[in-house]
Amino acid sequence: MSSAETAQRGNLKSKKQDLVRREIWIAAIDLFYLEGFDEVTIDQIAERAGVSRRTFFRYFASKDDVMGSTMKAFGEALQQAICAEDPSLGAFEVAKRSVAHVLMCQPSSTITERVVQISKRSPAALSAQFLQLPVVEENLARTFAARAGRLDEPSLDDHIIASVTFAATKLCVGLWVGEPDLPVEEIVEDLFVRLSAICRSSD
Amino acid sequence: MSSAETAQRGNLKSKKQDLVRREIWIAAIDLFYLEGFDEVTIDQIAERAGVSRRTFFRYFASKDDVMGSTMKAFGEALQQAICAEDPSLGAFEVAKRSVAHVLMCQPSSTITERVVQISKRSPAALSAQFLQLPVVEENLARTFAARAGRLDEPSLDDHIIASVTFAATKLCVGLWVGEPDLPVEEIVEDLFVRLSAICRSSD
DNA sequence: ACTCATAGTGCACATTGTGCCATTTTGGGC
DNA sequence: GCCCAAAATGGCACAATGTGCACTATGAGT
Repeated sequence: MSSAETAQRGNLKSKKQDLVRREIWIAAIDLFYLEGFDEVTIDQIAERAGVSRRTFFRYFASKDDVMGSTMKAFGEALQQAICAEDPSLGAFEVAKRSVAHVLMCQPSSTITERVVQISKRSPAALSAQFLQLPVVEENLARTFAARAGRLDEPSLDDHIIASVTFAATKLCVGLWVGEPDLPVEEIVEDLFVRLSAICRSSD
Repeated sequence: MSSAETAQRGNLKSKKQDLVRREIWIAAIDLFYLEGFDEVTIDQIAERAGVSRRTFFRYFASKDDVMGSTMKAFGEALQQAICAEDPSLGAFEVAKRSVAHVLMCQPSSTITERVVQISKRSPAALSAQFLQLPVVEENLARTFAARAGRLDEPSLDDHIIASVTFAATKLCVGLWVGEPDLPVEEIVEDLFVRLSAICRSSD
């Protein structure tokens, strides 16, 4: 978010901004879930959120951006999780633990499931999430680089593990929603074992 | 009218359609390259291609779709390459060979480089490519599944290797453009070795 | 020459995204 | 409480996007 500018200003105003932003976001997700992503217009979202159309555009660049914000949030949560892991661990292990951690600590699994449902029903909604992919992956690469002490530019290996982490997250979310009963750790563990096995089969 | 004639006529028509489609596509890439993705309007593309605005929308759903079509083409080329590989090889090896093959057999590396340049200068252009990611990855997964005789639904392993293949392609294209002098095979080989090493480090 | 299917065009219209300015709200100092 | 500067919001206008519909042009088969 715009934490760089708002933090200095004292976080009273920024908290209120976050409130409005969340209000709009909730209104949008509700409408997408009820009516379908493609059918909902921005005017409807603004009306339900109790703001003007113009104000909507102050918080989100577009309807796609609303969907993308959940992806960005996921990316940021992953970054935090990666930083919190034991620095002595290997990158692959860190990726696995971070993905599991983020999936388990979802603040509201109801919302997450709704987002997945919306994406399942509308290809446009699914694609909108991936508009954020370049920036999310770049941030992940930088996080892995920083963890290894490379503060300047991510190395190739950092980019690779970032791509892998993102792809794994994507697959795990899909599996998790498909089988909500299975424990998350098991899903993640299984996926990383399979991934490791596949990439080992070159010899 | 026999079915053979119908097929032939359909083929002729579709070839003419491909011609118009390509005309529009070339015009768009040229303009994006010269003026920048965000500055170009659809009217300008249509005018340069010698068709009406309405006709543009017959061939492409949006400006984003024009960028996405190169991604789709890449995906289709990958599918062909995967099918052409020796069926006795492991999936990971097939992925490596297919990526190398597709990168080497680019019909026009000039165009590819232009597309990359456009994407580098405009985040919107880069993101637009990834709008196609869900369908491309799904197709890759189906291709890997078919290769292994699973004609119905791709298995989890198929989805994993599809994700890996796509991510690897993405990274290799970036590397290739960054270092145009290095032989493609070397870039691909290096990347897959690194990937394999990273995924091995869990033990 | 007639006919029919189909690509292409023009037009109208709803929606999107944005710059600009008026109005309202907010937070802080007196 | 009162006032003021700054910020948030709202309203408006306008260019651009995306789509349905009706019309024209082409051209292949009869």
